[in-house]
Order: sequence, then C-alpha cells, then structure tokens
Amino acid sequence: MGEKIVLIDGYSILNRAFYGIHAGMTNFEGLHTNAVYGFLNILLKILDEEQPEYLAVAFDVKAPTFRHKLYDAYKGTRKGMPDELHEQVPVTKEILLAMGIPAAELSGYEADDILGTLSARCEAAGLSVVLVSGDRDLLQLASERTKVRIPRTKGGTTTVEDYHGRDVLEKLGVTPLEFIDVKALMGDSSDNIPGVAGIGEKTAYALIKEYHSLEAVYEHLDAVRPERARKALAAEGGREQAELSKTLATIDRDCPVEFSLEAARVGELFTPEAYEIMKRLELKSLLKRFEAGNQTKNAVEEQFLLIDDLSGAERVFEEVRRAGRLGMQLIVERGEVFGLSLAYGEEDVYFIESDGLLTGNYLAGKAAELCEEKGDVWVLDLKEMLPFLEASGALEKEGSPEQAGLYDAGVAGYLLSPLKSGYTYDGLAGEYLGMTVPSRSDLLGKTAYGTALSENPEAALACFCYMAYTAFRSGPVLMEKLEQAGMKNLFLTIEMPLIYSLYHMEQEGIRVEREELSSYGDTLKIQIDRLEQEIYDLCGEQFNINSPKQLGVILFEKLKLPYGKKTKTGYSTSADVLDKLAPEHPFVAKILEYRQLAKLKSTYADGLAAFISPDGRIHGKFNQTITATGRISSAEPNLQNIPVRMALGREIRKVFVPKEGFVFVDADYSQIELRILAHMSGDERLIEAYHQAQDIHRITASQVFHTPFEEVTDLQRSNAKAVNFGIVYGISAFGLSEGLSISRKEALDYISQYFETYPGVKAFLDGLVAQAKEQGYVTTLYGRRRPVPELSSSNFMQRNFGERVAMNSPIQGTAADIMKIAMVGVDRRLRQEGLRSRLILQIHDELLVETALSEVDRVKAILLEEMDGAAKLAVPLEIDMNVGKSWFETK
DNA sequence: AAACTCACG
DNA sequence: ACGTACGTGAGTTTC
Repeated sequence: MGEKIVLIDGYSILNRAFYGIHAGMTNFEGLHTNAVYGFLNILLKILDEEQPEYLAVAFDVKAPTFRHKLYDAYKGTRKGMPDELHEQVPVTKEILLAMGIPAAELSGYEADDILGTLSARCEAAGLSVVLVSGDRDLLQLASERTKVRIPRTKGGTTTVEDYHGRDVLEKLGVTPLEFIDVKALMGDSSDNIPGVAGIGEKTAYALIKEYHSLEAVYEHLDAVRPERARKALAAEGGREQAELSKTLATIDRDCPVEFSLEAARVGELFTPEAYEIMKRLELKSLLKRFEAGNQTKNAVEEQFLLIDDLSGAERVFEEVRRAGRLGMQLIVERGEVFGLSLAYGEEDVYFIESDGLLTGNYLAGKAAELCEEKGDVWVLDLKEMLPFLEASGALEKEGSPEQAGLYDAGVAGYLLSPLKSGYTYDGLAGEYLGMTVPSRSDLLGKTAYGTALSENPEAALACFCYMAYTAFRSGPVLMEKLEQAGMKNLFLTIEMPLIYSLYHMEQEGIRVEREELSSYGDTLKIQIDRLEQEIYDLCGEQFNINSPKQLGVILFEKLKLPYGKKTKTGYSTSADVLDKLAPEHPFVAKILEYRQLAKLKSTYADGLAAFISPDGRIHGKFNQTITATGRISSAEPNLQNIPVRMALGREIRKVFVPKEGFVFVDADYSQIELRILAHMSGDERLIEAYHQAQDIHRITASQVFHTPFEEVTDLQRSNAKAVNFGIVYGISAFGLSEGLSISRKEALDYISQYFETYPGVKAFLDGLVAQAKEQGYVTTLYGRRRPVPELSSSNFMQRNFGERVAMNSPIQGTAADIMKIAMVGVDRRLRQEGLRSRLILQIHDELLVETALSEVDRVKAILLEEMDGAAKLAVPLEIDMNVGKSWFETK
C-alpha cells in the first residue's frame, strides 16, 4: 500500500465534539473548550490508528455556499451555531496552525466540496484516503481507495464507524453514488435539502434499491409501489424538487481549492507553540501528549527521596515532627503496605519503603502516631488507609477530625466538584495546584505497586511521592475553597467524620448464610431450566434468551408482535415494553419470568456468594465520592439494591442474618424527600398536610382531586403518589405520563392541579431552576453544591435535563446530608456508650444495625434520637423501625 | 468498551 | 419538533 492522507471535516467534527461532550468545560477565562477538546481527541485517535503521511482539515468559509445558494436563495437560512461553539473555532484553527496542519478553505464552497475535491485529487495521485466526518454526507465519496470514518463521542469516549465503498453497499444496501439519489428523495433538513415531500428514509432506500437512480425511478413512475410513494413523486413540482435536491446533494469533486500535498505532510505535531495554547485552554489530559517534546525535567521530581533504612526513616520522622502541615500517604494495595510517603515543605518529599526492619506495620504505626501528634495532616484516601492505621496503633481521635486535624483531600475535592469521575492526585494537582503531573497510569501503567517498586523503582517513587506532595500542597487550597463555597462545615462536621463510620461499616460487614444462599440459587436454577425449555417449545427454536438482539428477532420478526420502542441498535425488549405485550402471546410472560429469575440468580445468588469472606460475612464498599447529589454508593457488592419489591426476590433477604446472640434493628425515614420538599419550599398546605395525616399520598390525592379524604379511591391515591415522585424527580409531563401510562395531556392536568394546590412548591422549584441558571449550581440545606452545567447547553434536551437536575438535587442531596448526620451520630453513640451493637448498612433512607439481644431497646432509642434529631424541619421526621432475625423479617 | 437490562432508594 | 422521569451498580451480550 502506498502513502495515505487523512482529511478531516473541521466543522462537522467540532460540532460532533461539542454536542458529545459535557457542556460545562471552560478554562479560567470562561472560554468553552469542550469542542476543541473533543476535536483534538478525535484527531489524535485517528492519527494513532491510521499513521498517515499527510493530514489536512477542511473548513467552509462563512459565505453563501455555491450549492446551497440555489436553495437558500428562496428558502430559509442555514442553522447558526451556538456562541459556545462559535468561539471555539478560531482557537481550533490556531492549534492546527501551531501543529503544522493545513486548513483547507475556499470561499463559497462547502467543506464537503473541498473534501470531495481533495480526495479525488489524492486518489488520482495514488494515495489512499481517509475522510473523517461527523455525519453521513460524505458516504458518497467512499470507494476502494477512500475510507469514510464517522466518529461518535459519547460520555467522553469515541467510537468510529468505518466505510469503504463496499461497506456502504453492505450496510446501507446502496452504492456510494446511489446514496446521493437516496438523499435527493428523502431530503436532509440539516443540509437544507428539501427532498420529495412525502418520501421518508424507508421509502427512499427501497426505491433506490429497486431502481438504482432518481432518473430511473421517474422513468418507471407508473410501476412505483406503494401507491402513496407514487403519488408523492408524481405530485406537482415533485420531480423538480427531486432534481434540485440531487444537485444539492451531489458533492463537487472538482472545485478550485488550492492545496499543497507537501504542506500537509505530518511533521512534529507537539510543538512548543501548540503546548502553550493547550496550557491556556487548560486541556490537562491532552497536555501530557503535547508535553513530550517540551517537558523540562520536573522540578519536583528532583527532590523525591527514597528512604530504605531505619536511621534515615527516624531522621525524617524527627523532621516531620518539627514541621507544620503534613502531606502523608500510606501506600497500600490489596492488604499490603508498601511504604509511607511524606511531604512537609516545598523542598523535599520522602518515600519510606517498607522493607526489612521497616515493616508495613511499623510504618503504619508511625503514620498513626503522626496523625495523633500533629494537626493539619492531609491524605488522599483515608478510608483505604484506616485499617492499617488502626491495626498498628491507636487512632484515638478518630471521629473528630477537627481535633485530629486529619483531612482527606479526595473528599474535599469531591465536595468542590462532585461530578468528576475520580479524585486521584494528578487530577487534584491539576485543579488546585495548576500543575500537570504524570498520573499513576502514566508512570506505572497497569502495574501493581509491589511489582512497580521492584521493576521500575524511579517511577514508583515519583508516583508515591506525588501523592503526599499533592495532599500537602492542595490541603490549604482545598480548605480555602471549601470556606469560600460555604462547605467547610459540611466537610468538617459531616463528611470527614463519615469516613470513619463508613470504614466501620465496611469492617463489620454483614453475615450471610452461605448454604442457604447456595440452595436459593439451586432452586432458581431448576426453575430457569424449566422456563428455558418452555420458551423454546413455545417458539419452536432455541436461542439465547439473554440476548436482547436475538430475543427481538423472535418476538418482533418471527412472532410478528407489534414493537413499541426501539433502541439505537434494534427493538427494545425492556420489561415495560414486554409488560404491554404480555396479553398478545403467552411467550412474553415466560420471558419476563425468565428474566426475573435469571437476574436473581446471576446478580444475587451467584453474585453475592462470590463476596462472602472466610468470616462468613460480606464486606462491601461504601463510596463517598461517587454520586452527583451527595448520596453514598455501595459496591463490590452493591448492598443497596438487594431485592425487596417482588416476593420471590425478597426471599433472598432471608440469607442476611445477624450473628449469634444478635438481631437486626432496621430503621428508615418515612418519605424523607417529600418532607424535605415541604420544609424547603415552605408551602403551608404541604407542611400542614404532614402535621395532620399519616398517609401523605392519600391526603395529596384528596387535596389535588378535591375529594374528601375518606372517599379517595385507590387509583386516585396511586396517581397522587406518582405525582409526588414526579415532583421529587423534577417533574415533566412526559415522565409522569410514562410512569402512569396516561396521556401527556392528562399528566399535564395532574401537574397543574398539583401546583395549584401547593403553590409554594411551584415557586420553590422554579426558584431552584432560576438559581441554577444564574449561579451554575444548586445547594442543599447544608450547603452541599451540585453544579448543573447542562443548563448552559444550547441543546434542548440537555437543558431540560438540567432543569430536572436543579429541582431534584437539593432534595435528594439534603436527604443524603441528613442521613449522613444520623449515621455519624448512631455510629458514635453505639461506640461511646460501650455497646456491642454496630451499624452495618445504609440504604439511602434506611439504616441496619446488628444489635445484641440485650441492647435492642437502647439501640432503638439511639436510632430514633439520632435519626430524628439529625435535622429540625418544619415537618416531623418520621422513622419506621423493625426488629427481626433476618433482613427479610425487618420489613 | 458499550449497550441493554434491571435491582434498589 | 426536539425525547426524559432523579440517583446508583452489576451481569450479560455484542462489537
């Protein structure tokens, strides 16, 4: 194969990147950077994959374009681009210039035409061509020599669809040239190609597949079926419209664009100029690649010192004692201590390796001592370190970090910016120190700490020292920012103490009866096998029931059931679709039952069994820095989604049991989110409702539907309940109509009736959205922030989402805050009062305490006091409590 | 790795 | 007209 050129459709890729990536990305100047970022990511990814000799980017110049002028002249204008995107265009061009990548432009021509022309010239010159564009317009250019690549960015990752000439035929059923005629028929609103009125995508493809060209379609007009299509084509002006559309849709492959192949030769891309621009844009993750040629030896790295002898270690500890603030990181992985890194000044950072006399336990003990003695110690993942600190010495000040002066930089970072995917040292250094430091994976790849230490000691040293260094230096910055954001109190009195409570819960774990769980799984297996056979018999063939794709074919093609929803890749077979289909065919109910059982077996019976420790207990993890709203999350395994709603699933809770001599006491807040809504909105009627009635959904129904309380029907009550849910989720007519299976109109009626009944709630929710738009975030009762970057998006759907988020987050987040306060209180009192009972689970609004038989009354009192006392709202906080010999019994 | 589905609050 | 309820984690299939 000869040489290769990559040609990029500049605006189209920028556009894709802009809509595909989080809208809130800006640099310190407030310049949006999401599109540039996505653009460069795609460009670099394609370069990595293609390794081309040449590269150029095509832009159209903002002028009436030749082809479209024909149409624009009498109808409409091209869609303008949002300002947030527009401002990123010049920057992108600057970067390309700095990277030595030519931008091909030609006034009066579309980027498509430039690309068409350049690809034609390059093909003729014997090059293979790769065209990169965000939409399918360029497919007509695909050939054996020219590959069209369409990247799609979603949630930060990019996948690419590739089309050679033959792929177009294979995937679309028409040749690249026929694709033009398809477009001419169906039109393309984004390109202002009118098409033929009444001809849609399906018909257009069908016609061209049969007749192969627009002209041929009209030649055989009389034979065209279906009738509807024939009429559309024959309609007054139809043919002219189609022919105009074809002209519009045809890419010009011979326009007078100037282009020098030599200028497009790929040279050094990561130039100092490009590096400077990247720095200004604060595109940190990309910066690393641009650094390669520019990196001056890191100033910090010089001072990373490895200590591997006892006397050296003692010397460092002595110095640390005299110093003020300390950054510290016990380097721990898979239950092993590899060393301790310490940073206590601008100058030196030490890593003390555990080896010989310097045992892991010794270092952990020293670390614990330092925590005890000193104030102002910053670490990165305290919960991870605590088992070792505790095992080695005494962390007597635990639970009161103001005295302990021990702070977790990761948790602080989470409060300041809760949407991030992680809080590792490199991210914190970038955000709070303005430093680009190599990440763990940059330094060590996927190597484990232990291996890295022996195979690549220098990189390991750097990695470990960066942790303590980042913790040390970012500490005061984080504290200052927390203070400014009004979250210092939240950090010190809720989040820091909570680390210990979560750690305790993880340590305690929950007892699971292994044998019982296993026989539950066996029972499921028998039923699953039976169902599987029945399903095969009913449809007359064997297939993989777990595959939505295969199932879709059986349901909607073989059995010809009416499909409701479609997903991106095919028919939806989700439970709500299947529920509606169940009356159509007995097969469907079997599928639903199979799904249910298969889920129970794989996720719960088998899934949980894999997590039972030798002590007979499951020690799941409780994560404090994951959720956007402030909730904690549970993983490995997730103990917050153990089945309860369905009878069969709920059975599994029988295997969660207390140890000998103990019972479970389970306490949950009743409708805490609605109560918080009542409090935060201050709506008098809703507050009054909580003071008078037990059944809030019924009283809501009574007030909203103007029906006496006693006469509220079950249907009214359940509708009111759904409305209440909807309000908490950030109400939308669509969502409510889906939830209730009613029309949008009816849903709209419910909502307006609700708001009429509780005007304070309406004002409150509107206020939240306004506040979010104004300041970019919303807050909970305790000052926790949730940014809502979606609200400044120019995308309708994202903005709508942002509005719902603005309404939901303060409510969900405040509930999380209150529960956290209660947890810290409960955990602390159980210990301080010398009880043997322990908090073991939190499920958002529920706490589970493994309770010594003799302590049941004390524990109930503590739960009640701490949960009820966690907040004083305008409405009572009601707590339901149950005692049982298994989690099943505590319902 | 992504898409789909489904368990929970 | 646009297409969705808010927040999670995990298993399976498919690419």
